[in-house]
Amino acid sequence: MSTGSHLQTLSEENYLKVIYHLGKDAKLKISPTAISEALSNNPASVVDMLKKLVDKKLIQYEKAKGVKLTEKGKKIALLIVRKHRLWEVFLLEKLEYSWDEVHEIAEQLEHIHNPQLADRLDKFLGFPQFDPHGDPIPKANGEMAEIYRTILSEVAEGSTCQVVGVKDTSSSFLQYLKKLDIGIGTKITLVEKIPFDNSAIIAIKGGPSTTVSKIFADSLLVHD
Amino acid sequence: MSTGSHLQTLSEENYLKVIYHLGKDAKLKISPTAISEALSNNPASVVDMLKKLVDKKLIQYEKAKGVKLTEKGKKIALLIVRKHRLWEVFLLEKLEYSWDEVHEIAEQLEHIHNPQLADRLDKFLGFPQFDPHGDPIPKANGEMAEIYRTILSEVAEGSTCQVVGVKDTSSSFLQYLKKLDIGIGTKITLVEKIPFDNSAIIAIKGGPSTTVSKIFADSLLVHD
DNA sequence: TCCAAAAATTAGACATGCCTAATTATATTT
DNA sequence: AAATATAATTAGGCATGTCTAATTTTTGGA
Repeated sequence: MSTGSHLQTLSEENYLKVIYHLGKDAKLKISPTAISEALSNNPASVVDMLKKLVDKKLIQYEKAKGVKLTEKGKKIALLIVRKHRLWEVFLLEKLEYSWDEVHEIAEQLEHIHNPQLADRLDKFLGFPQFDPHGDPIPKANGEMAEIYRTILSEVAEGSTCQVVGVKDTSSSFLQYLKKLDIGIGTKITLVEKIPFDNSAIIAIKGGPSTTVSKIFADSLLVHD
Repeated sequence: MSTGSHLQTLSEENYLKVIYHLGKDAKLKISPTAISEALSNNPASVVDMLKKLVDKKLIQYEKAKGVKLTEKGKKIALLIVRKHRLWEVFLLEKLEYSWDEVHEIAEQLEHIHNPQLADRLDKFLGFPQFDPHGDPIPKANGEMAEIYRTILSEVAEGSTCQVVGVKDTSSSFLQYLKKLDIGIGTKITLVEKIPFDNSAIIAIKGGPSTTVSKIFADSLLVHD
């Protein structure tokens, strides 16, 4: 996933990243206003920057169609996302940061420039497929694992899944997870769903069963 | 080694770092010109920034005495140096970068802000005392290991030392080291010095003896 | 279709951190 | 001590990326 040059400023990179994220979520037209909301800045600032990105051939912009990344822009955006998610894995697994702390630091680390960095980090971490939030990590060639993930409450009775992330990063939830000895990669079998309150009986790592609430089962991201 | 706030800009941090390095090398007066040479910028720019750093109470500046870091400024500078050297160890040991590649990337990584980052990285790396260039890594409290290091050619006959870094980062030297299976931490015994050409007979990791040139022995940093 | 609200854009400013050129202060030589 | 060279500073500008306020364009409802 080489981008050729590494001449983007921090600000440009953040715009590309935001445009990428807005673009994948939906087929919606990406407008200056949408970007300004995502970046918590002023639409006027966005318009200035869009001009610059058009000049650099990183985006296309027509009022009717909205903003769209060019191939070049997409490559750069994907590399930033790749670095962000790899660093999150590093921070969680190697430096023992918690789920809710990694994002902010990865926001900084994603802008470190070096041609080999992402690939070496990827190898060092054992080529992880998902980051601690359950989001797929783009591969070196720009491909991305399919997002199989769902929430625990939607898993079928009797099936076993693997934890890929959390939807809730409150410390109370994270502490509860710690207490239950649930982390990234933990295997969970959904033994039974209780219709009354939608709570679920689960077996963690094939161990004894525990009952968890619907709120809990809605907050845990898993895939099979 | 907390600095309280983390409000320094990248540029300010680079100034503090340069002032720190200029200050430790010698008792020389640190002048705007000296700083501008270290930063490859214009003395006029330096004067602007010095005013700002004085306002922020990070340095003291009197024409007669030159520039001096305040306690606050020193703390920040030491933390940057600590992060720089820890990241260098990480890049070399974990990501398998070579001695000559780590500096440039560490120049970027040293500016990542997070209260726990340096300490967690330090722990993860096993509390290394020296970076790949043999420079001591400041501890969390700001203390620094004494620089015991010297060059291999100055080690006494019969004594054993440990490699802490290199003075020469040319790829020919680094490849030679690789061939000899010498890396950070490798134990070397200086068996004999040959007066004729100052070459040295050494035993690597207690293994069989090898002869190396004076140039080689001058380029390898060790401590006992 | 026309009007009002929302969105986009332009104009003009500002902070940061850099520059060059001109000026002033400090050192060094003679 | 005066002259000269060097260092430090000031003045004025520029690029980046942001802002507010004013204006124009677009869109959707009556």
